Amino acid sequence: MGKIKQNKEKKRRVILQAAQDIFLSEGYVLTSMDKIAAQAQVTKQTIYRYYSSKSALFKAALEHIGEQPEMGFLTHLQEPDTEKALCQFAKGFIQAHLSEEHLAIFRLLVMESVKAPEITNSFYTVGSDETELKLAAFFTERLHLKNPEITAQLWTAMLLSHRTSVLVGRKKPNEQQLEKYVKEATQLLLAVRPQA
Amino acid sequence: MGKIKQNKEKKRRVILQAAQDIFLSEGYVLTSMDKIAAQAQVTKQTIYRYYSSKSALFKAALEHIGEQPEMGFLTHLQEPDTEKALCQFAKGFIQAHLSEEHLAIFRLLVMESVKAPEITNSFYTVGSDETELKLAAFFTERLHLKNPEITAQLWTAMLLSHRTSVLVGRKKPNEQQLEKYVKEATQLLLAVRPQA
DNA sequence: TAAATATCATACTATACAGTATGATATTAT
DNA sequence: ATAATATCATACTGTATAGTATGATATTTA
Repeated sequence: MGKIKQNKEKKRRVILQAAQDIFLSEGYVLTSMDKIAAQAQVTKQTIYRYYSSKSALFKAALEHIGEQPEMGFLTHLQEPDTEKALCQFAKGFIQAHLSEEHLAIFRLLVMESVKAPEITNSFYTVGSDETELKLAAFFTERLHLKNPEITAQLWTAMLLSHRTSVLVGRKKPNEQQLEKYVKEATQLLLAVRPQA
Repeated sequence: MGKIKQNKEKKRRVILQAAQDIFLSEGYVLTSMDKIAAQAQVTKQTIYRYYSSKSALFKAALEHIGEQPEMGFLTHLQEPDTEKALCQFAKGFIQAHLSEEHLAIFRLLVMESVKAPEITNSFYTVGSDETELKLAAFFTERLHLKNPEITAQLWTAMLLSHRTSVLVGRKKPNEQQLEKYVKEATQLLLAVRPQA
């Protein structure tokens, strides 16, 4: 009795994963149900047994994507040496946001947010807000800033510079460029702390 | 003799403008030649007399868009009071990048850069690079920074924070929020200058 | 005015795709 | 085993759209 449900669930996941893959690489409009069916190795009718329409499947896929945020860079904030912590965090943060997976997600969000801002906005908020919250706490603790929230926003904005460029077709920075950028950003941030 | 050419040119511009309008608001895929024809108040055949295909028209429209960069904010760098100059520049820069027109262009670039990065990249580079160049000069002159180019990059990145949020469906900041953000960003930047 | 050309209105072709229908074949439940 | 259900393969319907064709009507040129 549990088995049938398990299999059903499995098939649902297969379909969802296929949908996610193709939606991410092609965007909503260019993705056809036939493509998803082929990718999932399933018939179109099977898809429609689980999801009533293309847009329903899209919503489910978006939610599925939103459930796997990659935020390993947050652990770097544990590092006792503040400057080192910031540098490592920055590097991890940038690299995460330059991964093909993240870029695909972000592109999809941008593309679809015009037509359906309530979907796209809601889920992306999660990871982003949590990061800024943790950062604000870090700034309060380590740097004793008066406006930790805005500073967190400024800091993450700096670290998203390369993602923005890559989004419009530019090349990713190499290791050396990244290193230099991170160093400079960290110095700029640390210069603002009150005199010790 | 000049008249016919003038009229032809006029019609070409009408078509191009219509194409620009619709491509910007709908994106490439969702824009149909029929829509463009209707918007230009012209027959489809007339469009095809000037442009051989949808993608040719799209390229022309993109180039047309690229020719009208809005960079009035650069004039604020003339202001003698450095802090004031930075604040005014920042505000102008942010507002320009939050205008519906700019947002539409940027969205289109993000959407199409996957399939045609050489087009999207090349033209957007223009405005962006010029701004950072002027900023770097300003930083050298007024703040005597050692790495003015990277700092310019950091600074513009900070000022693009809201555009990024808006791109994924969040609301635009109000006047007050913007003011506060600009003030904080300016302070962060000025803190880094060498001791006078 | 007469010839040439640009544009119009309308309809057509070919293709792609969302969603449905049908009948056959597996798989599961009782 | 048998009934019920999930899936398959294939084909179909209806719609949207890029691009073409045709013949009529303006407009321009000479």
